[in-house]
Amino acid sequence: MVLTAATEPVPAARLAELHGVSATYLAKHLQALSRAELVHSVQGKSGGYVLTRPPEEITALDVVEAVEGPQPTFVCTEIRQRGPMAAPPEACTAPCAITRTMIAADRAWRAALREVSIADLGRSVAQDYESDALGEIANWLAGSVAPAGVRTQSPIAAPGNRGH
Amino acid sequence: MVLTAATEPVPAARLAELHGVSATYLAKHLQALSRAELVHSVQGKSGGYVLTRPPEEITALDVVEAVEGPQPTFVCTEIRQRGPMAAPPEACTAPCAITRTMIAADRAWRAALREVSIADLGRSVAQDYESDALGEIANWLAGSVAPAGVRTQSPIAAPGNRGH
DNA sequence: TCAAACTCGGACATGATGAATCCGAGTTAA
DNA sequence: TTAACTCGGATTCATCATGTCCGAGTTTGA
Ligand code: FES
Ligand code: FES
Repeated sequence: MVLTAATEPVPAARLAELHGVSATYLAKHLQALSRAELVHSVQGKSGGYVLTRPPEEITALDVVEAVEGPQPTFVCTEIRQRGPMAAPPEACTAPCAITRTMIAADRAWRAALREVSIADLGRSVAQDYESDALGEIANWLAGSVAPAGVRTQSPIAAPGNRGH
Repeated sequence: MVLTAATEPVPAARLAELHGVSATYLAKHLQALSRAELVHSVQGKSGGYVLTRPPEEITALDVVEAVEGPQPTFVCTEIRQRGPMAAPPEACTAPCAITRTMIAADRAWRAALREVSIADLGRSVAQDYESDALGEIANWLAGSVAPAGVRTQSPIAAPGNRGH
């Protein structure tokens, strides 16, 4: 979402400083986004990360699947094929009834996440704070000198960070 | 689902033997179902577990919430209140935009699970195998002597069990 | 041309959550 | 009265997510 407001590549360390989280750990997840082709990484002295697509075309589901993995959250262990009343393997080609139910729910979950885009989220936060928060963030990203009216604060993150 | 076919209390050990899983671990989760008031436990020499409600009134969501816990799967760590551009706490009374999106997806997931009942699942498996599987299970529960045509097998579970 | 500095990338410890287990309290049937 | 059998919570162990580190590669500037 922050990359939406940026026009130049943003290094992972800068994003970590902005969020007050561990830089190395944020880098790890940005790598996942890079593998999923959601962001493009440019190396070199003034490199960083850039969105590959316009934010309207990136859904929350894309982000979740990039980080969490595209595989469904429920896995069937086929206990129906075990024990004294075990079903024969040739009758178990299709997924079991419980799995079907869980997969249907999983589909509904993913469909809901697919409906909201990163751009939608940006508009949502702007409405929350009744202020152009993304614009202020863009300013902060350009030069780390804070604009007037915003309190400055040590860039060193507080100890005991709880990452996302 | 097996308890649907039973008319008398079924001990946890018997269910574990039927499924070929660890008896002690299955007992742990049955305790969770008991706490959620989905099953009622009767103690004593011929005790066991019985359903408290007819299977049409027990939804898959009830079971999932009983075992997994009713709290939503996503928790916001409020990173918006951290770093140099931290939002003031008085502006963070409502959940953030990302949390709202995740909660909406969670609701869709739960709604899908709420639509299917234990009775539905039973009918579904009967259709899968084109046979009255629940009736056979009821027979097996009554006396551990297998009916004709079903192969008998050691009640000792195989080592290296993978529980559910 | 060259070197230096800064970037990402994947491989490596650590902690927390869930999986699996155990024994004791309580109840029923004989 | 007793004896056996049931559930219940507390305990231990394995696995995965969290958090961290250093090396390969690229751009910028002299
Ligand atoms: S056999 Fe347990 S979910 Fe399919
Ligand atoms: S601040 Fe990260 S999800 Fe709410």
